[in-house]
Amino acid sequence: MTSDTAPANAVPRGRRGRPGNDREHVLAVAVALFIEKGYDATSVADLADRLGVTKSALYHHFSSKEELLGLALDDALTALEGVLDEPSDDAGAQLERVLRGAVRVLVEKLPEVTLLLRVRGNGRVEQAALERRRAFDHRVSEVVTRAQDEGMLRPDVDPAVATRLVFGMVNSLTEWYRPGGALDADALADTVLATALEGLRPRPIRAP
Amino acid sequence: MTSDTAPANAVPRGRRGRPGNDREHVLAVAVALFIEKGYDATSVADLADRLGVTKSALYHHFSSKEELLGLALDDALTALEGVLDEPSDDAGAQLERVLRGAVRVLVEKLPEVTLLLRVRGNGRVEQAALERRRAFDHRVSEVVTRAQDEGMLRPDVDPAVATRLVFGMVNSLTEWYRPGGALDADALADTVLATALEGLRPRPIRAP
DNA sequence: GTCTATACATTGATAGAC
DNA sequence: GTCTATCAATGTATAGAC
Repeated sequence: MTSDTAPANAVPRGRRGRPGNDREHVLAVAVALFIEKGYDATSVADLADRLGVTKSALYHHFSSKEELLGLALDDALTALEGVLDEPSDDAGAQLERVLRGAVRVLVEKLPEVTLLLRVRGNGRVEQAALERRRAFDHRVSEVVTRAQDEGMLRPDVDPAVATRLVFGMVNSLTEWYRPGGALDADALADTVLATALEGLRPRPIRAP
Repeated sequence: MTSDTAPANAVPRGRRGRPGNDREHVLAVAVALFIEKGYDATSVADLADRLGVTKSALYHHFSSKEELLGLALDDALTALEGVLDEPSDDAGAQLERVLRGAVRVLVEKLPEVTLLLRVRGNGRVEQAALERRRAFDHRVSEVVTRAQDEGMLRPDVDPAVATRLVFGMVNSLTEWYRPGGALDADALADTVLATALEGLRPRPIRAP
């Protein structure tokens, strides 16, 4: 337990009515609503209400409610996959890079990643996203395993379990972290890395 | 990222038709379905189908779909609150007890806790559960703060953030842990405690 | 305790005027 | 690009017979 249901879902008002921008704005409001109430509990009427238009107006911009979800999930997945695309020789350093990258993406694409983490697999769009996420997870797990082989991780913890625990910690950021607070993205990554790698117990003081 | 969408939702078949037991069985199947598809995406017809009865038969046992959710959430919350009910003088030891207790409850009431962690606050039942959960979170945070005051936690990490990170890790167990695997509840708690308190980096070898 | 039948609201989505 | 009007399908829940 422990986390928040933060209401901070303000959509950064892009000037309205300008050509080409309405689509983005509708999508941003949709994603915010999906997070607030859940995708299934959000009706197209809810979305229309919040936007101050009718349902029909929305279907001029998008062909289905599921399309809105799909665009958001694709955004999150593409950003996450990018984190893995610069391999390194040193697996220990790469693990750190992947962890920092995941935190950075989570902060930059907070709404989209939040949505991704809640997908259960209903419908084709969600199923495709789940598969893509599983592939990502698998690649991350390989990085962790290599880091352990190089002696950067305690040998007494199963690398698959370690992966899940650490990314469980990282992913849980979506439940409470909100940009603009005391912690910026870098400080957040520092804290997460320190907690995951060094632990919360005070280290014994090194004799100089 | 990283976790699974495990299908392992088998309901431990209680003998059917015995008086007083049907209610439990219906509830167990309902909770399993709610986890599988999400509460909102699960219709009463879905539940009736899986049970092999009609919708009307279900309304003989329960007055609403929301009541089923409420019973499960209450179960999870009561078990979690029990973890905090034996205070100790030593805050460090109490923190360990709370963490182990949370893992134990999570394993024992895996479906109910999973459901609780996904509640967004739609409807009165969900709102009440969210409030109760916030109270629990607050009490946990106090335990962590006291442990830090007693020197059991690194002084350079904000206790509120530490609480969220550690419980983020614990709560993420609902996304992949399934009983009956290689890890039993105790071994799981050991691994979680070790990771959270000592970290994943190998400790420098102590000179004897 | 389970059934058939049905009430009644809401859902996602479309047609066609302005 | 937005509207009114409308659709078929599905949602929760109830009535009343067996």
